[in-house]
Amino acid sequence: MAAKRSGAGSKQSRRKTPSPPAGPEPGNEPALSLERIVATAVELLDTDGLDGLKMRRLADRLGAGAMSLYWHVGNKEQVFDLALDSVLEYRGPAPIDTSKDWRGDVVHMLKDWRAGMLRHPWSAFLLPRRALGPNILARLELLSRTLSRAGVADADLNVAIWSLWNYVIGATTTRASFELSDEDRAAAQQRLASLSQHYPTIERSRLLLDNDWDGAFSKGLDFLLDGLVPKL
Amino acid sequence: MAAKRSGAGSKQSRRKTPSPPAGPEPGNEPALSLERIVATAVELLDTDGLDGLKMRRLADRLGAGAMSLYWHVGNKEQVFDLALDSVLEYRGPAPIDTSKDWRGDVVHMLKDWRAGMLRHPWSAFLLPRRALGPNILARLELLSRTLSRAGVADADLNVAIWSLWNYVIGATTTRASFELSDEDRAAAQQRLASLSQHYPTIERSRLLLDNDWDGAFSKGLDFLLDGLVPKL
DNA sequence: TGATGCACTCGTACAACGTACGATTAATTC
DNA sequence: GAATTAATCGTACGTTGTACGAGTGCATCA
Repeated sequence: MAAKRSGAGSKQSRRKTPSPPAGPEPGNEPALSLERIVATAVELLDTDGLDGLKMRRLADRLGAGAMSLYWHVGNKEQVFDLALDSVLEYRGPAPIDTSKDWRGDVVHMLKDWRAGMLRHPWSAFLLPRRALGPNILARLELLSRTLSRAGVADADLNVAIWSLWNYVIGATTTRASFELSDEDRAAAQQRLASLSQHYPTIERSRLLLDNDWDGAFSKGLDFLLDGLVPKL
Repeated sequence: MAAKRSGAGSKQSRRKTPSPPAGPEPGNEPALSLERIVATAVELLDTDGLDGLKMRRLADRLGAGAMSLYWHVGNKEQVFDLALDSVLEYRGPAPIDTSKDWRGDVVHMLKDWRAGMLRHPWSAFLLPRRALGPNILARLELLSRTLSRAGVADADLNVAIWSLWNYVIGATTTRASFELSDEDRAAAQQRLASLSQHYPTIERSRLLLDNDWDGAFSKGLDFLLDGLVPKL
């Protein structure tokens, strides 16, 4: 019974030459690998959504048989985990760790986080329900360090971090769920308009129809930071 | 071709007597109805989670054939929508609409909202990705009215509402996803502890191990409200 | 040289799922 | 009684994740 290799390493093969083994397709497909699987899964998720990712379809796109994937990953859940983490990498402007503008740094990282997830809307729904991967932990670590440097008391640090986390998660999933194809958009607006009508205050403020999402995110974030760090 | 009745009404049958039609079970099961279906679906979701709800199992619990459900609901998605909305009803302390303590009212409603969702953790994951139902809209309307009465400027109202929404959604889904059976808890703690170790600031603040969720929710909410309504 | 084992691929098969279809039965209305 | 309607449900189909085990080519060692 093959022990698979779903253990930990997830490294490439130890073959001398990673040259294509000249399969049925004469030198066409570039050989299966964890990296290719994850990258293709992300593509598929982007185009077809969370429900659009099927193991067979993923394998097709890779020019492989469905069961070949299972040599590289343990199961479908793991594909989700890997795809999610791959989308959350942060290449921030953090070479200088002694930046003066801590607030700017925080806002930059959080906006980048949100933007990345909105580029891959499925990730917004995935993040809150899967275990934390390395890339998101790295972001939390950065956030921790920055806030700590900014003078947030240790006793308030966790509350501050979770508050910002909550805000970003909530804002992103909500935005992502309002995202629709252009055809559906009209119908959805229609539905919301007719719903609003039974809720006068909502209707007056056009809560459900306003779509300056980016502006609302920024302003709310400012309010939250005001509350979290009132000293400055 | 039966037109079904998935149209709108979702009312009970127009039969004279809703007496059990004396099916195979001699007067045992109390007859199918939308209400029973939704209530049983909630039970099933509570015990078996989002993935545990299957049409066949739901029908079994109701003492009915699987396909009988489809007379009352259009499809499984609709079952989710109905179960979700049924869990979000708010019976607030709002007979007096001229309460002096607007901040207390807001906090009460939001805490009740969160508590309700945590009693049914699946609802936390469902809410952000389904269309808004009547009960959640009613909560938003109440929130709107209260904040407006509290003196939040119309221009800031939507930002304030969405900020609170984001905060509650984020806090609740996060908390719900950390919820685990007691057996898994030890393993998860272990995993988090060993993960933390590569992230020094996170480790120092015990971000992932601290579990005073309720306290963190309250404090963060206070900070947010401080930011949103600095006047008072 | 041949034999052995490892890294990897994939065809087949199965159980579980949502639900289309149409037969069936019981109540209501003419 | 005949026709209509409301409701139930057995059967069947297509789709999914994945268990199982056979197959293939390479590297190593005898």
